Amino acid sequence: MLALTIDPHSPKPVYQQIIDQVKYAVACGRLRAGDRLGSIRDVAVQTRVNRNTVARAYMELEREGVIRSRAGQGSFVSDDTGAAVGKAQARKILTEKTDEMVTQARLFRLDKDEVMELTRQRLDKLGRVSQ
Amino acid sequence: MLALTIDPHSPKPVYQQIIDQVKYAVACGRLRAGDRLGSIRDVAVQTRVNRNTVARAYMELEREGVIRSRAGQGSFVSDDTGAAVGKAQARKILTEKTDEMVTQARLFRLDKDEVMELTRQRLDKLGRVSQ
Amino acid sequence: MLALTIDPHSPKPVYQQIIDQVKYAVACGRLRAGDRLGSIRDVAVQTRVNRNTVARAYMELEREGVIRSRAGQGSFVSDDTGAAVGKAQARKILTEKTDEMVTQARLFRLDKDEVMELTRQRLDKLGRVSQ
Amino acid sequence: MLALTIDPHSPKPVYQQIIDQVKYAVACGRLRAGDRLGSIRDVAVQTRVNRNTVARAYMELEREGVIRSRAGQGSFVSDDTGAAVGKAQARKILTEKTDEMVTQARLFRLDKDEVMELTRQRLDKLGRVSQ
DNA sequence: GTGGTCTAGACCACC
DNA sequence: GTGGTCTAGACCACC
Repeated sequence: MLALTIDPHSPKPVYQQIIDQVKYAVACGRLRAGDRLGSIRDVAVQTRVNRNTVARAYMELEREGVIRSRAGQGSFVSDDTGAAVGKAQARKILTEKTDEMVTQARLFRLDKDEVMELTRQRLDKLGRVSQ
Repeated sequence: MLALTIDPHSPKPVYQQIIDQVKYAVACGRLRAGDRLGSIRDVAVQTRVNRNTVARAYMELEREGVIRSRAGQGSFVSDDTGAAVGKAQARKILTEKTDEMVTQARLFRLDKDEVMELTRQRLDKLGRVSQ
Repeated sequence: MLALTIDPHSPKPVYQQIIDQVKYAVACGRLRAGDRLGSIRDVAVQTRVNRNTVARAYMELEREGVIRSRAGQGSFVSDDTGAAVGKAQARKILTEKTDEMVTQARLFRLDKDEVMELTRQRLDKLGRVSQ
Repeated sequence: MLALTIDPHSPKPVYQQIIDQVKYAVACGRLRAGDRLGSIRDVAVQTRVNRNTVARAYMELEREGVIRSRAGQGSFVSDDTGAAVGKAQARKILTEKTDEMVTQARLFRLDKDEVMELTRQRLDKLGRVSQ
């Protein structure tokens, strides 16, 4: 089962921490299409988080098309993790995230090459894990 | 004075909208080191936002090292917008933001080249505005 | 025997998938009054679904008047698929479903003609299959 | 404030009943872009439903792009109620809803003209309320 | 005042 | 066992 690390004091909501870690695991291939996630109950126990909070994270992941849940069966990584949102919407989401990143990088005095290098680095790390 | 565009119905909190727009203005060179920001009172009037909300945004910008406020004189863009956090901390923040972006891009089925291209694009847009 | 396609990872419960497919087959004429459905056991084997799940779907279909089950003989498409509920009840159910559809269509900015066109299209598709 | 009617014994979840009624009110023009909805607390009291349940309905409505919520301000009808979902996705959702409707109508022995008539009727009712 | 998050605990539906 | 819904009540962030 995927090991999740929760920081209850982080400004980032707990359910969002769960979402981000599951997404990363799927993106890097640690979790693959069809793989079963830990059950809501199990994850709640493992992370010492309330069942409802885990359920909310899973609900959101399903809404975004990353996983699919079924009562009595469990939750599974989706085949097409990007299908839930249209191409235009996806582009908008990514552009916003990229702008946030490059803005912050500029404030930290990174030049273009350094930002490109950092991006390549993180892409490589993501790619190297499995697939 | 930097013109701020506030959407009171946006899900993004007003103070966060102010922060993001000031940061972007500084990152792209529209605002430069030493430039004076509009006073809290003036910005509040211009954007029709409560003075406390503007004050909160300025406080956060100062905490992050983007601006410095001098009592009785106003708020100014900092010389070193990255100095407030250490190099290691800056790297951690940027790495996290980059990871979020590349993770989402992967889920949307973008390949490495497309992510690099998007990053370059947004960097260029940021750079072209002024500096 | 009607070939059912079950997706065990779909958010739609398995029994509901069975119900919907049988209903559609009856509505489009692929199954006609008096036709025998596959036995619960056979359908369970063919779809790799638990027998209880198939039984539940058949029970619901019978409750709605779409099929009739005769002990020892099997389940058959009803002569009058609408008889189980009164005319008023049927009208209420349909009105509700129609309202949901036109409401969502309006939120998606479709005008009346487009909704009428979509409805005609789906009606034609249903009609063309057999009858 | 929009009066909501909740049936706690309906098979339709309470939060879904709230969602459907708000959507209908927006679709028919009873609520218009920019209008403020009742606060989560007020709606909870009026409908005798728990605050969390109302909050969940509002969250879902925001996710679908029908409303926008802001702490300290309230919840407001969105300008572009269809923007949150892509054109292709919207079409898929509507086609599914229409298929459900026409299938059920056929089982109730309505012919094509009657289905078209019913659809026109409900569209007219929706249109007549305000706009 | 407003909405957002989280816990604790219950009960239901599906399998 | 699994996920889904709902209540009750707390605390926080925003304004």
